[in-house]
Amino acid sequence: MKRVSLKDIAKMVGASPSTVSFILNGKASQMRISDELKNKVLATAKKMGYQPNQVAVSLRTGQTKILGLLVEDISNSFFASLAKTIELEAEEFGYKVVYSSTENNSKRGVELLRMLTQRQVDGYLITPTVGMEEDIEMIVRHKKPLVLMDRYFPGIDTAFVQVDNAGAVKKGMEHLVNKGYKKIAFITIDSGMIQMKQREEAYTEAISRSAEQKKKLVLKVNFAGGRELAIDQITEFLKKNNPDAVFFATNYLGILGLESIRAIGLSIPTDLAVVCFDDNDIFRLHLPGITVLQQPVEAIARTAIHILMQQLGNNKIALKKNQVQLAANFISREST
Amino acid sequence: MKRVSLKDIAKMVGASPSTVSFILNGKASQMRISDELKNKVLATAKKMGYQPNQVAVSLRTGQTKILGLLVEDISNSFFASLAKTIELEAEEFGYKVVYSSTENNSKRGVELLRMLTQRQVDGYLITPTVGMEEDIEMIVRHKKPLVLMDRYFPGIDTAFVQVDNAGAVKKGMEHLVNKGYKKIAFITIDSGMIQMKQREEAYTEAISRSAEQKKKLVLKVNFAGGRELAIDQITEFLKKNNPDAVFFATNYLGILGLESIRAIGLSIPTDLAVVCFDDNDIFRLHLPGITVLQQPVEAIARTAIHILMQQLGNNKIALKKNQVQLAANFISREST
DNA sequence: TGCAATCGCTAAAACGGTTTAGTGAATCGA
DNA sequence: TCGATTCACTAAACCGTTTTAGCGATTGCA
Repeated sequence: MKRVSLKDIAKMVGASPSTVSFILNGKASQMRISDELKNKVLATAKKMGYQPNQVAVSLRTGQTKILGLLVEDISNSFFASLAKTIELEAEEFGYKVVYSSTENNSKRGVELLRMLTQRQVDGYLITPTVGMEEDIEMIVRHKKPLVLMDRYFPGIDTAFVQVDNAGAVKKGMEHLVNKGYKKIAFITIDSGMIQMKQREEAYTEAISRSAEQKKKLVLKVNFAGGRELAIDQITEFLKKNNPDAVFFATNYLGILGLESIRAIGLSIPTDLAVVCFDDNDIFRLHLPGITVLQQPVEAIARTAIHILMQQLGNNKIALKKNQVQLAANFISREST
Repeated sequence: MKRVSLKDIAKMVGASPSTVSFILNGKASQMRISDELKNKVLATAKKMGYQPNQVAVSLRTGQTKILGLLVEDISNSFFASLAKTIELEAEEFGYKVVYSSTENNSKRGVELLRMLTQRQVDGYLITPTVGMEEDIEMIVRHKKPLVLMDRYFPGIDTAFVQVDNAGAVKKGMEHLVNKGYKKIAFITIDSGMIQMKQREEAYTEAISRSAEQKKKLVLKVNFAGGRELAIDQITEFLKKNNPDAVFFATNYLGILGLESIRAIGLSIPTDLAVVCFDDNDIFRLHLPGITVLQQPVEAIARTAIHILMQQLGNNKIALKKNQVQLAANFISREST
């Protein structure tokens, strides 16, 4: 069964496609179409189950009403809620969001970015990976609406929204230091992106201020070997260095860390205190609960959308700044 | 800066759009275009950073190379991995997947379905909600490729892939009965969809076979009031009925249940044994680990994509059946 | 040498809408 | 009564591709 087009309706009611288009787009009175014809068209459209071909509309109007969202990993709870909030917010403005995971893979990320471009998305919301610089610059040069999230490129002038990484780590470290921990380790990854650098620098800074702890204790987990090997790296690191507290730089590192700690048989917080970046159901439900620095996910998403909408010209209230850092929430639980 | 179109390239090299199109689509030799012109076009396209307008291509060819995926809730780990696998599999066949969450909301679901139709997706992968019947039938009538997942409509003849719900619950119940539990409760929701009915029926069936337990003990959680109220319902139910084991019908019910159990102060498995449908990081990491019936998520995703590709005519190997049930994995942990 | 076949490429229609500039008929004002 | 408006619509261009049919020039064959 063929889908019914606007022309089919036009033929059916004996009017021209233009007239039908006006009516279906609510411009009937503006174009002073008679109520009689208007109702006839509306009724026929409904009866025939007309659904406009959005592809044709997009081609003609140059607007797809689609936003492209690229996150690191949609199955990670942080990015999942980010995506969810963005989707909901975008809907308010009449935009649909298509999202994909870069898996922090540069090649994949660039490909996805190009695909979004080819699909003519109206705006981009991106958690960039290393290697995307050129394509991001291209988007900027084309003056397409764009907001980076979670991280950004220091060398490229774009809008971005991220958590205040330095402030968050600082808060967490102060908490640990105040609690009297003297050998605090920092477990992170080397993604090459700025947000991880900011977190690590804040740790280094905190250690350098500390009277008790002179030496940094940093593990950069290498994910190349997969989940199990990552856990092994953490296990080995903890066994060898024997810290009294550990700060995980992301939620997935924290989860892997909990597995390591469990495997080693350490008890939290007696043997080892734990703080983690990002909150998560697991940290809340864990026994003991894990102290975290919760990112203001909804606020990040909302801010990003608002900046983007401003660029798209859909926003009444102008935001002052388009490079934003939002404070994290410190949630103290039993792990420290 | 304006984006460069195929026509721009044509003008630049002094050829016709058709010729350029042939070359860019690798039909140069087939259309016996001279290598000289071919290379010139290719070079110019690259130099100008040409990216085909996929919207125009779609309009012309009638193919968007997009699959629409509707899940219940993308931030739920089960659906997240489902989506992820589907995305990866679809990519193999040259399809991009756009996904959205119905939130089990009939109105929202129908709207999303229509949006997918209007966006001209080439195929549908859907976890349907109550109220979608008509729109699903419409898709069937239009002979559009469609595979339902996780559930289906008994009255509508469509392809579907789901876990063997009855078999899974049966296995879980047998495990509990064999372990000697005599007052096994079943906590579920009333979504009106078949997969939940299948699970509940299997529980009822197991109880009716049981020598020890004569009475069903079922709670249907009402989600209307939100998370906290849902937890309260479970708490009240457990306090009042005092079961020695509880079977949660979905992973999110299990998570809420763990919070209830924790709030009441019951200890697992001494006071209460726990089995849950769906696996999850939380159940694995929980102390004690939670016994689960793990859905074969990847297999479900792969099967669904293959059936869909068959409908799209992209598959070499024909599948025999297009209505599939896959067995769940029983994973015994310390909670039972 | 003359006709057909081949070569290398192009014109133009089509996809399904939106939008600008009109068009003929009815109504209006003077 | 006649020119100007208004009314209720419509014709046609256009968005950026793909694809079918075909065109003039060259080559092949007898």
